Amino acid sequence: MAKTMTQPAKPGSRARLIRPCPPETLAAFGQAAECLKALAHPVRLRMVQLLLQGRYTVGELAEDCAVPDNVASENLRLMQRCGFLASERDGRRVYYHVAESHLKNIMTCIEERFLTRSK
Amino acid sequence: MAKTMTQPAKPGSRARLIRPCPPETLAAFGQAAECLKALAHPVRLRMVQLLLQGRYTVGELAEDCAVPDNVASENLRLMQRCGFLASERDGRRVYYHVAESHLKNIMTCIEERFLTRSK
DNA sequence: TTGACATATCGTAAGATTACGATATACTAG
DNA sequence: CTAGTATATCGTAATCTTACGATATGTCAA
Repeated sequence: MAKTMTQPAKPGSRARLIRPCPPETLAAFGQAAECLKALAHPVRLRMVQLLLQGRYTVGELAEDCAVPDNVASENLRLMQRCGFLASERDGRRVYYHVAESHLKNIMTCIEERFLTRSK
Repeated sequence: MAKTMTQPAKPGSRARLIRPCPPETLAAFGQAAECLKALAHPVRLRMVQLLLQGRYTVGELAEDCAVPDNVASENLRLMQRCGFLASERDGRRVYYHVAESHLKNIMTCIEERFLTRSK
């Protein structure tokens, strides 16, 4: 029933309390949703938590999170694709690090909500 | 290669830089991931943005987001299930509102990152 | 009651996500 | 070069998510 109601409210219709969401806003939220999805995974959250305090190799992160190296690699590249992380090779190893300053704020919000008792 | 390496580092092995992630932390991040997924959707983000400034009915939110009522309803209930929203019926209408104080902080982080120019 | 409105739920099909094993690439030590 | 280490990629199957249309429930007005 909210299909194509964009007229200025006909006499008998319910009062229009809100304007339709501007397309730019929905588009921006589309981007935001992509990035949130990249974060919405227990292993990836843990990786970000570690990487916020320094750089680590794929193998180190894999070991901490108890997942195979290729799974760690896939998750790290996912976060790299959306701009959260960057990597640099050092010999055989590849070090990942945080490449998006806002990650710290977002992670702090998440930790405040989920990593403290009192529900 | 990070399969079951929990021994105290044998002589020839690479230095252990990090301890394995405590299971409680991974569990907490599992919860956090669930909630982030509930947020990781353009329409749901828009709904939260609106609901942070007041209460709205399913139909109003559906119209603003340009989705059918049943889709709006499904998305709202999803966020209700994970504790972000609550609802109250008023006659035929059902009003939703924010039920989790941390939502404001998280949404502010997201808006700062995605709803401002400069990339 | 009947009919209309507002919201919710259900079944389903299309599409996305995930982890896995196998393989490929990159690099280094010997 | 060869073998071994570290990371990345690919194909696949199992699982989840999403939106949709149809139907159900709840409420009010006549």
